[in-house]
Amino acid sequence: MPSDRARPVTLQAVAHELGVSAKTVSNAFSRPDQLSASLREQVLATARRLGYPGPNPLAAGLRRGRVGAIGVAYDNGLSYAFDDPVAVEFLAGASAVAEPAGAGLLLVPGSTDPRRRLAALSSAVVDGLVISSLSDDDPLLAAAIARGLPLVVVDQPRPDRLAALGAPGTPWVGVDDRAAAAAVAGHLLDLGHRRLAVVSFGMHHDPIAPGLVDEQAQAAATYAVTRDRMAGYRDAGVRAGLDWAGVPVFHGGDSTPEVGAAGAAAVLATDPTPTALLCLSDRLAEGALRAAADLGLRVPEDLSVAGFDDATPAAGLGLTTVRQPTRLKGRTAARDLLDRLAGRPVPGPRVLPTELVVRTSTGPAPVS
Amino acid sequence: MPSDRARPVTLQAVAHELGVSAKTVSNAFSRPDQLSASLREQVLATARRLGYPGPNPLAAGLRRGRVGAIGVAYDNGLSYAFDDPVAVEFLAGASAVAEPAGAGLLLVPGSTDPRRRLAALSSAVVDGLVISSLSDDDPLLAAAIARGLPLVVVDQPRPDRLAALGAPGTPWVGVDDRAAAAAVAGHLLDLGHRRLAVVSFGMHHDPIAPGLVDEQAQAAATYAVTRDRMAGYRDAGVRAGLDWAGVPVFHGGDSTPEVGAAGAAAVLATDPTPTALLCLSDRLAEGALRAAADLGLRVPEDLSVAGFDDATPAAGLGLTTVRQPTRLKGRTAARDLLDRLAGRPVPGPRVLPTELVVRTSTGPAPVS
DNA sequence: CCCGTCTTCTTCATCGATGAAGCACGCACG
DNA sequence: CGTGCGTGCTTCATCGATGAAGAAGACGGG
Repeated sequence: MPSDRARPVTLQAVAHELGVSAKTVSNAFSRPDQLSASLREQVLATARRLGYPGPNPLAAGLRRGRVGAIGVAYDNGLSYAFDDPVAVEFLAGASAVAEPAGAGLLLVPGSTDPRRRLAALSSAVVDGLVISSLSDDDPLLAAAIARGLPLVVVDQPRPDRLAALGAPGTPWVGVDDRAAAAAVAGHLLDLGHRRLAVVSFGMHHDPIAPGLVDEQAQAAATYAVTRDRMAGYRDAGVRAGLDWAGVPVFHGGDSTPEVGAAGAAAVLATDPTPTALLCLSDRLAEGALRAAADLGLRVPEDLSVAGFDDATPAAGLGLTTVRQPTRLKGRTAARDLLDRLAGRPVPGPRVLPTELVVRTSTGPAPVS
Repeated sequence: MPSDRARPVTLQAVAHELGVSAKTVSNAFSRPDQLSASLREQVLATARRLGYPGPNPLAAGLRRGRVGAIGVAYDNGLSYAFDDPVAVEFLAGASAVAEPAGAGLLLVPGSTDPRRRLAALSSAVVDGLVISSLSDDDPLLAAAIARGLPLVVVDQPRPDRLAALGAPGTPWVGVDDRAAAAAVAGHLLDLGHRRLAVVSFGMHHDPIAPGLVDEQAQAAATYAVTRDRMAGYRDAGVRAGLDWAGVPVFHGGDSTPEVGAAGAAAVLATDPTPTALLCLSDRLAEGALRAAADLGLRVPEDLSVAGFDDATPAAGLGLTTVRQPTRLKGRTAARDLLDRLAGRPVPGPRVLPTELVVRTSTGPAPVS
């Protein structure tokens, strides 16, 4: 039984054994056209015999300056990503492009310790980075820029913020969250709702206590997505003559049904009782629907609920929402990154289309 | 505007600029305790000034023999993985363990070209590998073993097969598929069903034409999971006195609702018409339910349908199934791999528990 | 018969860092 | 005052490969 810590067989060892140069062995594996077929066979046979596993990818990567992997870093780490259908969908899109190109996807670990979080990004062995959903003040972005690797930013921070950070022209992929949010809100207003409420996920990377937040706090969110969706709701509300200061806005932590349920309960406890809930994501809306059911409210007769994303459970729940092309977002981000890696030019910011999807969770405002 | 192809600033450059040794600069970043705080500050300041991004992870990895990432390779590649709730759940479990340990997850790309598929595995820059769901004859396993890295195998091939391939003692994580399958089949038999049918996903890595397969072909599946679940159903059937040769067994390609619907349609067209469908996965069962609805069959009055996995949509569909602890599987695989990397001993094969979950998609056999 | 061009293999330098060991100095202690 | 030891920094070798350039023989053309 071979030792677990056996010294690995190197390319040199194979070369020496066969009496050829190291470069020839290297070529046998990486550039078959550079040597005769017969010698190549001999080399491979010797390699097999010695148990040489082929060129060490790490060493080859160092020399070549390429490792064949792109890194994906998220605001809140992997574990969360796999529980969020939107994140999974994004990764599905990215992998659909990376895979045929032979590129691996390295999921960069997050951490509650800011230092380890940055260290993980700095030490990721990748050819390029996709950075997604960071708050405006997240130092992770600076760390990503510092790597000097090709970089694509998704959703947030916005391009203007990237320019301010000294990285203008960084490829960016996202949607017009503000307009999209205004569209859902407009839909509810068109249905006659005048007592709106909002259920939001986090506003800052470093969480603040969940609860109701005033207009000023809404505009101060350092997550641009949060900020812009709020602003979009407000745009539509103000356009319809609403006093936005009177609209209860709850913000919680993550984008989960639990937070959504808590948020819905909180805003439904305000007076006058809202007739329509604007949720910043479908998962929040999922929780809101649950809370409504718990309160004995009929949807949409007593309460309308709208989401955002059009993610996996939305259709099943009959949820009115705004579709954003999440998978396409992943594909586009990966494609742009691979293009940059290949030296191909990439266009400026990519704003992908959104679309209002009306289902059964919204209806005319109750006459009350 | 700096050139895109600027020669990167190296540790040497910083050292030279400040008139200290390269090792000192290295220490400033990686071993702060090895130099005075003041010098460290100077080094970091100089590094910042020169735009040095910190030690190149690739080079550091080569020297240290560690890169802080574990590879995950799948039978059918990434793109598929993200569309399969079971695979996502597995990854969620793995990342939940890897992340706190500061380890990244490298998703190894698949390919339809067998050569590129092997090359991708051979060139993955990782410290260890998790290999999941390979067929018994898949050369990917040999490639993984050849890497000489710590390795954990999930589900299939089975430990006995690993031993036969010269890698006995390889950590393995999975469930007793045969017993689990026998449990669901037993449940249906207990309900009085005597005309069973099976809807299966692929039997071999290189797909063969979908359709009905006889007993011999069932036992010859090179996917051990497929083979064992079939065998489990058969065990229960034979135990109840069924003539298994008369049971229609459909096998298709992937584990998708589409295949499930096609399979259900195929077996329901046989005579005598089955009263219960055993599906090898919940996704197949999802399709089977759809097909039943299309045929105007009531579930479970006219037709009982059972799945396998207890994955995401199962509860929502009221699907009777066998729960396997997929997330735990991911956690266990990652934990075992990290343990091996840390030099800690790992126990032998891990057989995780399964549990029959009876919901509303199964009921007593129709009297007819 | 000579020269240019291929093919096939070799030599040399290099990718960018870090472990191990070494050296010089300062300080405490007997 | 000599010895012993910890601190702080340096030197040296090395991790395992590949690009660029070069040399030796084969081969074909004029």
